[in-house]
Amino acid sequence: MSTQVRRERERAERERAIVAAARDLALAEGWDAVTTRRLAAEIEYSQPVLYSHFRGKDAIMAAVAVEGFAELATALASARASAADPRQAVADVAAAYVAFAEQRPALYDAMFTLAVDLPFASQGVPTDLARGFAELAETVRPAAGDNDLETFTETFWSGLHGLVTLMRSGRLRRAGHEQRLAVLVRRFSH
Amino acid sequence: MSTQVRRERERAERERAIVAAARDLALAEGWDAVTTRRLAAEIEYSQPVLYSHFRGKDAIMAAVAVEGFAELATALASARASAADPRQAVADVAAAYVAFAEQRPALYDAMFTLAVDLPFASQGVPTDLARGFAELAETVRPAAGDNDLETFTETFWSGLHGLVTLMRSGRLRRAGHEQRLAVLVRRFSH
DNA sequence: CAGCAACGCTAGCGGTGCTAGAATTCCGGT
DNA sequence: ACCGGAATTCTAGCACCGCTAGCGTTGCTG
Repeated sequence: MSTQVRRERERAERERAIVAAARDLALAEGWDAVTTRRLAAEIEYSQPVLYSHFRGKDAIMAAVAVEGFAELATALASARASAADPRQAVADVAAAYVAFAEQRPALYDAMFTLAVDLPFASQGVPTDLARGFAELAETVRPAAGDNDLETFTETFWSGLHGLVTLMRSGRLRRAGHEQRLAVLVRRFSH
Repeated sequence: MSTQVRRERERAERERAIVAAARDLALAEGWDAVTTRRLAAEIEYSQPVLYSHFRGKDAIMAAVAVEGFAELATALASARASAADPRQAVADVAAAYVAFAEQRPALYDAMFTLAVDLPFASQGVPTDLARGFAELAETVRPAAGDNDLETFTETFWSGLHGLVTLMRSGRLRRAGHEQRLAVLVRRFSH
């Protein structure tokens, strides 16, 4: 009886180890370096074990992405909470968003570029993603005016996402980064 | 003497066939379906022939992307030229940009998501990309105000790019598409 | 017409994600 | 204490990927 409990605990721990290994490997060497063989070696089990936890490699990446959503939401909340005033909050939250994406590129990729088939309509995933979205929404609320807040927030979010992705793919001059962010923030501050 | 000319012409034609096959296959079934084996079969040559034209699969995708830059620039120029007034031009060009990305998702991916190592600093590629960028810049010029035009344009572009990519990865409600575009356009119109 | 150079092909390398089926381990009841 | 059976893990392999070495053929050139 208690043995079964222990085995489930060990199993859960191994699952966490898989996600952690995938995350660490992706952050260190990019997602191309994350292969099922390396992952298996990392957790010191054979390949097929991965498939008793996840449907496939995509599902592992999705699990990493879910962790990322939680972290992003926390980072945004922290930035908003410590802002001097609502006006400054937009700039601070925007900076926090961009910093998150720049410091954890692999994580950001898993969340928004790869792993398209996340269970968005299901539970768990939307929770943390919605948390981050809600932070953005509260931040830009004073500037929304007549606009529908959700629509307004999505547009602001798109601006941030565009800056981040175009920047990292080398389509934007690295120099103008601060200025572009300032332009975006200013456009969504009143 | 003229035989050599003919062979070079045939060779150039084959190269065009490779790019065309890659493009068609990507548009029809996505880039995952574009393998060197299928490409070789499509042009009725063996695999190694591809490597006498391109350094590798990435280079083929880059060639497709270059075609895309030219098309996008043309689409934007056309939209701007036929706009009733400068105010309307922003909306029309934005709509044209989004329409381009939606109607040729694989092409857009090659241009902005995949194929990171395009020769940006070289000739040829920047020409058409810069043409598209210049169209965007001229479109938003009246609204730039004190802002540096290049920075302002890049920020607007990021907004469009963010809308397109978040939309297609399912992170945005498909319903609010028009409204979000309207919000962005309005923010970059004065 | 002979010789040679350029060309395109066959075959194969090391890698990928994933899986069937054998082998092992470990638990529970007698 | 031990043995039968179920659960779990591993070995081995499939089909495919991008890419390349080296052979065979073709076709131009002197």
